[in-house]
Amino acid sequence: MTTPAPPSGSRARLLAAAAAEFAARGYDGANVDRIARAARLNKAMIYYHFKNKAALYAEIFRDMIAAVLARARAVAASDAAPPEKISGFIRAVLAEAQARPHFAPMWLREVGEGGRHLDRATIDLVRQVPETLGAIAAEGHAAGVFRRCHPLLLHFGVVGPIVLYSASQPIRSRFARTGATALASPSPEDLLAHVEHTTLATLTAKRTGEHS
Amino acid sequence: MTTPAPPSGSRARLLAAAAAEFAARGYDGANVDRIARAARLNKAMIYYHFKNKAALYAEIFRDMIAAVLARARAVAASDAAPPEKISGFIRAVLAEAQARPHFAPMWLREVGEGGRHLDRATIDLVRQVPETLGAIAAEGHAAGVFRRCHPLLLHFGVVGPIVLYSASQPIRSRFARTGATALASPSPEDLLAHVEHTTLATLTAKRTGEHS
DNA sequence: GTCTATATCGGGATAGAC
DNA sequence: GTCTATCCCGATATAGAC
Repeated sequence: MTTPAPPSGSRARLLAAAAAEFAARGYDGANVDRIARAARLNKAMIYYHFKNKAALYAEIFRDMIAAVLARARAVAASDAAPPEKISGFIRAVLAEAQARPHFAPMWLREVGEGGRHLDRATIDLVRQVPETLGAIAAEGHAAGVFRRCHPLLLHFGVVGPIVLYSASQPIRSRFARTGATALASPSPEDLLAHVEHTTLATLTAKRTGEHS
Repeated sequence: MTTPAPPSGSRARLLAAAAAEFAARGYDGANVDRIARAARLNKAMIYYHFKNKAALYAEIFRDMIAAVLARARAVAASDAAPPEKISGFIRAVLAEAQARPHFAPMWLREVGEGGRHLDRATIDLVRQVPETLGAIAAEGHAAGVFRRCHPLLLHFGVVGPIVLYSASQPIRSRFARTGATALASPSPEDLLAHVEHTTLATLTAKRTGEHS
């Protein structure tokens, strides 16, 4: 996006290493020296490719959100029926969470942090994700198959379980290690079925006192 | 819990200030100097009352989880019917999130961090929250009013939306400031109704091919 | 583009007076 | 119990050679 120069690969390696580091330790906990070493480079290369730690973080986060948004929009723009679009949206978020291990931890943390590290442009991208879901819901409502439902609540109901599931894997391993076999981890397919079920159940439920 | 000595109030002030600081900035981002100043004390007092930054954090987190767990268990132990207990569990989590502003941010971040700052005892407490919900669900299943449902998925479906809602308030304000009036924030009551609805809809849905 | 220093500073932790 | 002063390490960022 910035330098179209002959790629040495070092920039991409830094981005990958930084994504892992930011996901594991958060913005403040991340260490540029560790990032560089993980990318088989040294610290100075980070400042050759990026203005500073903040810019590196911002680029990773923006790309991450842009990727989900692109998938979500593709679903919304398709010619499927509203319920299939809802399902597609859910699958898009889950696919993104599975494809990028840093997705869930970084998203969670940034919410916890109040979006402090996000510039206005990135905030705009973030906002467009629930808006896209809202557009699908509105389409279904117009078609008479969905009841009205607040886009943000819908969004939290989809994204919440998916990111918690994805990011909680390390903690769930520790559950197991303390001998809690009662809480075996569900599979991604179980998660998908569960989120689809809860979301569509909410959207298709008849409102009390509503006719058709 | 440690010192039964005549309370000067400084310890409590430090805990309160630290909770706010950890919630806003995370473990690594938190600054002991700022915590002390916010408590109208100085840095040395932190090390008088607590072993170090990590111990201070651990105590806050443990108390926080213990509080939710206590509420959840009270609900589970009551003599209400399973659906009312589910509703009670949801209200317990939401009440806790509203009563302690640091609850949602710290929980979210700790999940994102893989529970790195949690000792074994605290992990055990964390585990018991979804287990309590699972016990309620199992009771409903035994009574024939709920279908089988994975406790962790149930838990993510309840806690996910609640903590995302609670913690996302700063980001939602920024949405509004960029002129996105389409995404007005839902009220806590809307959230409660939504989570109750999705959760109970999932639990009471008939499984395909199930009789009664 | 990639490296080896090195400048610089913020922040966790402690010593010791009162 | 509360304070001031200080130690000291680790981490971001930069300079400058190759």
